[in-house]
Amino acid sequence: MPHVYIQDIAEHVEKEVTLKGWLYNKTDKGKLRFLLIRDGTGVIQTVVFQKNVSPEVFQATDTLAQESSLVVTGTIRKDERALGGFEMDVRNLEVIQVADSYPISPKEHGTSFLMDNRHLWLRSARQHSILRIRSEIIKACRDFLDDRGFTLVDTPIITPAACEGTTTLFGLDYFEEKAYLTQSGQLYNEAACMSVGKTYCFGPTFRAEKSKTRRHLMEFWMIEPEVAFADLDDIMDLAQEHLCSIVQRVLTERTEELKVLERDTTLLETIQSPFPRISYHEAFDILEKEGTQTPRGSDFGGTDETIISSQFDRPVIVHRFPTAIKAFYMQPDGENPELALCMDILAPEGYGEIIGGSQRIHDYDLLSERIEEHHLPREAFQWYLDLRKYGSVPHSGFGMGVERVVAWICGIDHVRETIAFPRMLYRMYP
RNA sequence: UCCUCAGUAGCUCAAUUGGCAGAGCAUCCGGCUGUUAACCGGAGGGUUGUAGGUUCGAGUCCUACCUGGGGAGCCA
Repeated sequence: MPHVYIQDIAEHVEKEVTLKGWLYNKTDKGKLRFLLIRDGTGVIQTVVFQKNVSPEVFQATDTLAQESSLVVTGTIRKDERALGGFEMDVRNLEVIQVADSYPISPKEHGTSFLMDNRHLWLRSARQHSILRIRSEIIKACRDFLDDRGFTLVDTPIITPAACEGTTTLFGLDYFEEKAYLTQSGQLYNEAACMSVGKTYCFGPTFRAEKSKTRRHLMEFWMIEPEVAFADLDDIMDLAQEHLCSIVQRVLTERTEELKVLERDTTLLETIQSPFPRISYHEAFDILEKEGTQTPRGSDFGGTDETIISSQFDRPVIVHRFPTAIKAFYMQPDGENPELALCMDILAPEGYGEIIGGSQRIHDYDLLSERIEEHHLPREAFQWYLDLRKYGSVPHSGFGMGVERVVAWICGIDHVRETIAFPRMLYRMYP
């Protein structure tokens, strides 16, 4: 019999086929047994009638526990009573392995228990849907950039110095030399874009901050495009189109998964260009009206981000933050050097910052000055300064946190569910 | 790191003023030809996070520690 996947089952009505998968749930009605089987592409109800199968096959269904692996052969037919509208009449069944008593039952569980069993939790419908949407989002990112002539250039994971200075890094011993896990590929992207014009990197990044919130992971993935000759306006446009294309892709390609997650897709359908663009000071006008505790001049807190984003039905771009609170490499605004040519994009529904970007300093002397001011080790940044000596051009880029985008699009409240095996403060098992 | 809440069966949770350790699910046994987290009957399953203290008596009160959840700061 041909092995088919459940997602294609509609093409096999009234035909006999073979399915390979795992037992998702079982209902026993005496001489009639319902086996819910999943195979990674979907779930289907199969029925085993005692009179239709051999005594051995019927007896085998006795022993089947949740998550047992099996191969079933039978005829597919339409049946309104079955979940999904199709059902298999089982003729033969081969048990590959009878599962031990499965810890994750269809009933409720606590977060701690589920995280301890993350390797098994991945099989549940919600987690399965999130994994599939994450994969689609990453594919959408790569397609978007590849289609626009970007070249993927992988940046190093092990780095000799901090990219942005003071944030806490994971250190490691590199043959008796001090090294760190990267916190961004950006500086290397700047070198790459002077070769290929438009580049991006996609990889894991690491922050050793002892952060413990729904928006934080110690290890997370970032997409970082960098474009030579681009200014702040250019990358705001790019980031906006990028986000729109991701949302569109998930809406069209992952409809079923969004349904499993019970995501309100009307909130995603409004994600269209143009996004509102407000300056840092305009954002603070809103915050002060809403009575924020945060003083103007400092960075937003988590609740501030929620207040700002809740004013809009689509992502909001906040640009031109004070230079004093931003990274050393950001280009000051020609009209007011107190402000940096940078932007953050805040996702709606309180999901907070999903993108941060800026125009980079391309003047050698200014960059050199900034490195001094920030007390950064000059030797480590010599190669980075070199980029400003050999055909320096204005250039800009941004970084997008994949997990936060997945959380937003899926409508889930904690980034720990957006990656298969999250690394969190006090938790790195399994 | 700080604030806050919690830890009782494999899981989710009860246990009155300090007075016999309980239920549902899961597991095992039995029943049922249309179940959707099926249902009905039965069985097994406990160092109440750890260590100390108060008390005739502690799951319950006190102290310390451990583990985890939620939040803050910081960040994408």
